[in-house]
Amino acid sequence: MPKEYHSKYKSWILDYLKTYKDSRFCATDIHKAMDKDGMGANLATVYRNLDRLVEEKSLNRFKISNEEENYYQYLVPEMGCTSHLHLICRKCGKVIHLNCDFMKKISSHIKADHGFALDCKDSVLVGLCKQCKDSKD
Amino acid sequence: MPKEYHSKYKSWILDYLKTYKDSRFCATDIHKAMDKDGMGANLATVYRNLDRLVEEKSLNRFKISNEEENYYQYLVPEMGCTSHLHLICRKCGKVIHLNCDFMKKISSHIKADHGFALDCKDSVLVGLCKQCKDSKD
DNA sequence: TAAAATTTGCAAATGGCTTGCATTTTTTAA
DNA sequence: TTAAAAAATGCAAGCCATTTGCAAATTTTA
Repeated sequence: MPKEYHSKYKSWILDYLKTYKDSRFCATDIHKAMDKDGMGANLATVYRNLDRLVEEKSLNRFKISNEEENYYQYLVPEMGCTSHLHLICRKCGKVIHLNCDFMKKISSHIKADHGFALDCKDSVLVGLCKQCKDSKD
Repeated sequence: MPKEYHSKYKSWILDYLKTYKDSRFCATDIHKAMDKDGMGANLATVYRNLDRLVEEKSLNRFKISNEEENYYQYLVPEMGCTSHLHLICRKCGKVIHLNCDFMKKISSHIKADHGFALDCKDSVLVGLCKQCKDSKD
């Protein structure tokens, strides 16, 4: 007997992004994947559930320069995704969690030497992963 | 006798962003500033000239997570703005050029340890500058 | 200096996302 | 249980930043 209404769509979306935690998705990606899985929902419903999941801090929403849509990414609880940066492959959408020692020093460096409080959640590093870089086209 | 048509609007915009090279602007900001300066232009014209300046690599265009519009920033030729990251204050729009030794190591670290080719131009670090962080509201 | 090329303004279109509202589904609580 | 209250959904319309088609104006070319 849950206290809150747990929309089947919301759970489906969360499970899906959790399964593919090393990728980013836009609303349309998710909408299509739901359809394929027999979970057809209205696009407005997809947006509303994404909003809820972001509000609940289960997902992160971010924009990539020179692309239109919002992207969504599962925030892995045990990884502390809000305190490290992420690197996104522009082509395939692969997500790298930059939680190595070197990258973790960035926040304190930026604080100490540049006087800024870095917001890792909203910061996006973009690039090309090796595969995409090497592939033709 | 210039080879190309050099729109007065284009030059105005470039000069303006050059003057404020440590800030970012959206199309509407620029449109309003032109009006104030007696350079009234149609908003479509502003967009078209911004496109040209980005194409010519005089300006960088980027998006900030959880904001709608594109932002534009002057690419300082002598600073090599395409090979260092920038840090943007979410509140006041201040731009910090992260061309210190520490931050310059990031590209090679990301290449060596994570197998990615980082695209500094499209990567955006977001935060709060000291002033904005300390200010009420 | 006339023809060709480019830019501009205007209005309409586009695309991602949001919202209002009536309906359906779920939860609450008697 | 079951009826009222709360939350979620679908649909269509709306919103907002940006783009586009087109005719008129400006600039360049030759």
